[in-house]
Amino acid sequence: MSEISKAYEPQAAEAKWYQFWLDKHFFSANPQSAKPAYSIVIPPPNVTGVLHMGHVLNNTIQDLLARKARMDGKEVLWLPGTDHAGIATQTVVEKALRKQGLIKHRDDLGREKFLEHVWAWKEKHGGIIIQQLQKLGCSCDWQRQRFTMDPEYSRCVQKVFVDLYRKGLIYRGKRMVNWDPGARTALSDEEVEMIEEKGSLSYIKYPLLDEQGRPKANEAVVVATTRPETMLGDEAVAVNPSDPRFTHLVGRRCLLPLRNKPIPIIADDFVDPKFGTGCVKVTPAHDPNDYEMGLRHKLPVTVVIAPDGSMTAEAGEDFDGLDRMEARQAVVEELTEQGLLLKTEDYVHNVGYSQRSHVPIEPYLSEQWFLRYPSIECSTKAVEGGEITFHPDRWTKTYSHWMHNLKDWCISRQLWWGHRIPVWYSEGWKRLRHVMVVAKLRGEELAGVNVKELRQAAFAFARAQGIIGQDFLNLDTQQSITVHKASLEHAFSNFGVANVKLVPALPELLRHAVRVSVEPHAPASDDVKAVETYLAALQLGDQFVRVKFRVKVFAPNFRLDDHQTVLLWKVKQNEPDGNKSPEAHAPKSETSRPASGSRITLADLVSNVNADPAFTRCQIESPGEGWEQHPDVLDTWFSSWLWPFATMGWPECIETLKKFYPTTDLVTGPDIIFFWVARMIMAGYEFMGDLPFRNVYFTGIIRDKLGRKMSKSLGNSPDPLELIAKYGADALRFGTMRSAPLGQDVLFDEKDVELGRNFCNKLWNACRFRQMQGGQVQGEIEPGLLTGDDRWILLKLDQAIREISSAFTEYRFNEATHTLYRFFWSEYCDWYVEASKATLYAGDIARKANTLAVLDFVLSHTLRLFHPFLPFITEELWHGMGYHEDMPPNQGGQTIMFAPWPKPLDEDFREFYGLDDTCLSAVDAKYDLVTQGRNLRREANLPANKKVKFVMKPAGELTSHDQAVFRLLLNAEALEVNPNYTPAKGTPSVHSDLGDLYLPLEDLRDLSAEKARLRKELDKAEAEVAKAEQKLKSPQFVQKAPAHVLAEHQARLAEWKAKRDRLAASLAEIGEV
RNA sequence: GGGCGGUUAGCUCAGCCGGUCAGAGCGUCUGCCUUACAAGCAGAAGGUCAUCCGUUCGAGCCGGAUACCGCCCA
Repeated sequence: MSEISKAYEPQAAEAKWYQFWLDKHFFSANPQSAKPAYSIVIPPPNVTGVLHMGHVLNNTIQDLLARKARMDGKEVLWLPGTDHAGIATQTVVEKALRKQGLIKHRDDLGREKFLEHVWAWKEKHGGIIIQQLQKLGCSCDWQRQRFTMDPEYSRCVQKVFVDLYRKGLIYRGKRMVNWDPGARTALSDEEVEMIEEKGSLSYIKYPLLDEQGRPKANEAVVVATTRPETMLGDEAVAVNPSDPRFTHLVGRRCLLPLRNKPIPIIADDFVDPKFGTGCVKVTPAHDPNDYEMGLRHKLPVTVVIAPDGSMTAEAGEDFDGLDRMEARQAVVEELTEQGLLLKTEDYVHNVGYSQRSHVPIEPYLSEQWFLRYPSIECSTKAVEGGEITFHPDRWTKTYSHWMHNLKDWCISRQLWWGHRIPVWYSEGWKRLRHVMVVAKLRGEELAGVNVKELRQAAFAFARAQGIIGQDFLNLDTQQSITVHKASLEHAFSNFGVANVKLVPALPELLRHAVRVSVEPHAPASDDVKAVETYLAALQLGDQFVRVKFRVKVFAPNFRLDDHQTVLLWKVKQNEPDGNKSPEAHAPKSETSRPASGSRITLADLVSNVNADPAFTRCQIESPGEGWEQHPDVLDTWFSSWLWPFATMGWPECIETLKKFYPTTDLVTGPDIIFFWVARMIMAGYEFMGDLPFRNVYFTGIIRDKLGRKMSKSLGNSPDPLELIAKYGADALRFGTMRSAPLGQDVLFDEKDVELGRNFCNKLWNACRFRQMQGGQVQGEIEPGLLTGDDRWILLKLDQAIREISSAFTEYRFNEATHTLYRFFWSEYCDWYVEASKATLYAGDIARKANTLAVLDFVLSHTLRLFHPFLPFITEELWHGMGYHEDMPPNQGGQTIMFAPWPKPLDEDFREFYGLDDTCLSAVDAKYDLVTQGRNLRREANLPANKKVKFVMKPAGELTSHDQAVFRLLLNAEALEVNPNYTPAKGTPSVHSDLGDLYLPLEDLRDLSAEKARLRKELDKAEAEVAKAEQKLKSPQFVQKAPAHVLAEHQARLAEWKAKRDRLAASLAEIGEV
């Protein structure tokens, strides 16, 4: 240490050493290294987030693991990054823009402009959390930092989507989903939080109708509901079929109040007769169970609540536009007014809330994308069979339970910020929704008796009409399409009679056909630039036909109709195509479609757009001009579930993956077992064919000292950066780890950090003390010159190394901190350093040098044991003390980061230095006597700074070193050693194996203090004797207890008896009985 | 309703394989600026280990039940 300041100043040291580590690339992982690999991927924090206490806990643990692994000689990769947090980020940016007055809603900007703002926001604020992690000392390989929206990462996400789509695991469907009216997007089941709420149950009367549909006087069914506003969308009242109270009502109708709509009374097993009145209202559009019932009973679906949570026009004039909560109030009022509200009861029930925008979820029927989970079986087994270990183990149950009850994952989100679903629709798809002109078959009749003749007639007709080789301006594209002879022949040969019908209408079809897709041409011919697909509708009598054309576009501007394909989609699905007489295609009188008018929505003609490659493609790149990507984005977790390998260069670059995948440890919170951990395991198996990590450490939740979750609104969430500025990062790390037992919630208190700071200061000063003694650094330890205290501390060090190392293997970091605290403070500083002063302050140069060597030995090991917890101060002291000097450059010479992790003292070492357990007991007895002696001073009311004289009556021989230690530790003016000492009556004394210690006092007139002390000690001893005797008296105990336990108790009894007798004697001497 | 945690000193929590196992830190009280550290040193007080039953020679520890608190799932 160049300057010895009295207190450790963390700020400068932390900045200095972090920069040093960065400059030297100490955090970089080398895939070519021959060392065994250790890897860990960071749970990516939200890119717009700022560091909170949860991050501190989580990342400190990761850093501990990474730094420990480096000291163990591993090649370490700690891979950092951030995720884009779709909803959260979009909301934050939208809010900010609104606040700046730039927009009212993101629609004001449009998708592209809005995303530009999000990216700008990300560039400006996205680095903050990374810088904050650096302040904490995290040893991540920053050059490998990843972001889920990086181009390479996005490609992985899209590739995975496409792969799963092609495996048939991803599908699109209309479902009841959890709709977040705040963020206006669907959410997965996992993102809904059930919150118990006090609500009310409204009992509403629905008047019964008679056969003629007239309300019957005084007859009504009563339904109970917690959501009265949804009654506006009711389509039925349901009862349980086995409920005798209502069987007579089934099949009748009642009148839906406020809407004056007759609705049926149906019977369904789902209805719980015990709920409410046993009659329930059925709102298919706004309740998942009602929706299912609606399907079973073919009920209509009336949407009365819009995606933004307001009431729709369908809810009726009185309620249109009201917020759903206002509508609830209004409905209740209106019903009350009409006398249809029977009563309301208080009712406690669970309401689903969005974890994102914290508003109540609205069940909403919409089209979403779903994933059937892959690799379920091996993922379940991996955890249940122990290939992947959870710490604490109990979370495996939670995992198992979820894995055995999987529901398809809703992966689409109606947001802009995120990975857009790699599904493309031809622009024509948009037009499909619009009305298009339908070509009508004109009156021309083609004559023929068989297929062959008809074809010839058709071809002749086409030629005669000048259709072949002629240009037709397409009204959709404003480009001309030329009908080629060869293509027409081709069409006829392929589709026979069907096309015959088309020929008269062909010019009109070409003009009205809508271009639905353009794709780049496969490289068969350089001349062809693209292939376009067109769609047209044709009316044949009252039958509608879908016609599909393919048009090849030649370079440069030469467009020819090349290949005409005709497919017939008919109202009657079972109608066969081709090879039949024209009569077979004659219009049928009966159709299920609107059959009039020259306009029709083309969407009506396409049965399943999603399955038709003319309209839909699932691929990473755009299929070309005229294709538009699906507007939805993917759930953020759909990108983070690939994190362990997508961050390592998958699928192209496998060098890093080869070395570091599967990763070793994952550190995360149990609240995202479903969101993230389980899904990563499935993705690992599905795409890498291997598990993503071997161990998962689940942290607890950081709470405030009252046990409340930390939140901004409570203001109970301390800013870690302020804590670091005030106390230092080491202090924050140590304090946090010390109060965080494995898997338990942490009740955080700033006092913990203060404790960490104090501890660092202690470490600092202990080193400072050593340095002030001067002498050679890390000299040889000479066994012959070792004192008992030296041996004692070496054995304590050995014990600490063992305890801390095993705590690490069991992920019990708080135990490690407790051991460090105990060893360093209570054993090393309080006893050893104090005792060592006896040697250091004495004149013997050789002995002093030897003690310094022991101090250095212990300190250099201690610094290494501390390094994972306290990276900065240990590096500062490692260099300051000069302990790096004789280390190999890559093993501690440059940095303590790579110094070898201390190993327990081996047999040779113990033997050489004469370390065995007898050293411990002798010194323990010495320190015990010191404590007792100090107690004597205290009982005698002697101020601590007063020098007094003690007399020692040793049981055996007492070395001069020990005498010196006693003098020092007792703060004694003098220590008289006298085997024949006869104390004056009432002289306070204490006893240990080493002998008796007396505190002769000049003034012995008041013996009451000493009497009280002895009395108390005696009581204690008597109680202990009684306890031991009780046990030993029991014949069962003597018979059944193992021998060593029996011996232990006997020894204990003897010990306490001796003590009791001694105390009784002392007391008797003073004159007490 | 099902599952998982928890209940130990005033506070926050350790306590592993049942036998010195009644422990730590903070807080409190007392005395000390003793030449590494007042961010410190020395000493002390504080608990029927939620309740009940059981297993055992022996139970914070194992089993069962109850109460209360918290979380997750339906």
